[in-house]
Amino acid sequence: MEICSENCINAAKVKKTIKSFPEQDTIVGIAEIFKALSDPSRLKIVFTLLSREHCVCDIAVICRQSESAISHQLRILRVLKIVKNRREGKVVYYSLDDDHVRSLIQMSFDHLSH
Amino acid sequence: MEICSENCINAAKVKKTIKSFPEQDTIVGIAEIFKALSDPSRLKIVFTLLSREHCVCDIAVICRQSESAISHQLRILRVLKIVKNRREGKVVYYSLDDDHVRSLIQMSFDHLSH
DNA sequence: TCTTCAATTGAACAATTATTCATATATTAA
DNA sequence: TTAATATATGAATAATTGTTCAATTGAAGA
Repeated sequence: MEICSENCINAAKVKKTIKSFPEQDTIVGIAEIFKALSDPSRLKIVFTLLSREHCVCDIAVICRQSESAISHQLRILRVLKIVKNRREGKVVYYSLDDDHVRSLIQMSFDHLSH
Repeated sequence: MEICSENCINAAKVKKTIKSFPEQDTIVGIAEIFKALSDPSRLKIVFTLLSREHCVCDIAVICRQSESAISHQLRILRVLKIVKNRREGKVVYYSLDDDHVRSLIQMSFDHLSH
């Protein structure tokens, strides 16, 4: 890839933008959060936990998916600290880990209706 | 997939949650927005446009990708109304379509550092 | 200890998706 | 018109990812 011709590039603007660029790690980190919420079945799980905690079994019923599939997805959400869990005997209850996710979803609602 | 045993399911909670569930279309729509922002190379484009508009050519230089790849990604972002464009002669300038995306990114920053 | 049940995990397959390369538009200037 | 330049697009390939199935773990009760 070569630098494009002089009259195309606005060198000053490009320089400014590059300067204000975040670390690659930051970009990848943020992308991961969005990726976690980008799959409808995973987002459905998040919606399920939006108002109250639920056990894996209940989430499977609500989302109409196998417990295995749900468990796989929950792990992804757990690693990204989007959900947390607590054990009560044989049952594991999942809930949202913090309020940022709620805000993210609210913002997306707003964007959708724009 | 079958309903799980009685002592597992908390029927009342499940019913409540299902009742407050959004349309499938809404979930898919929101997932699409997150998916658009879930690819690092696409997110990099969004970061590029966070502070000012740029032409395709400049975006390619900033993001270190071919103009073709950038163009493909911009189309995805354009369809989802995350970016908009204006033509000035042979050059097409892209910018963010609205402020929700800025908020989304801010929220993700906050989540990352939690 | 043995059984049962909820949840987890690993491997494999199927489907989705980003990038590349070649070609096509669209606009300007000659 | 023709040439030159900035974008856009289509098809194909390579890589990523969600789901399924089978096997395993962990906790409670008999």
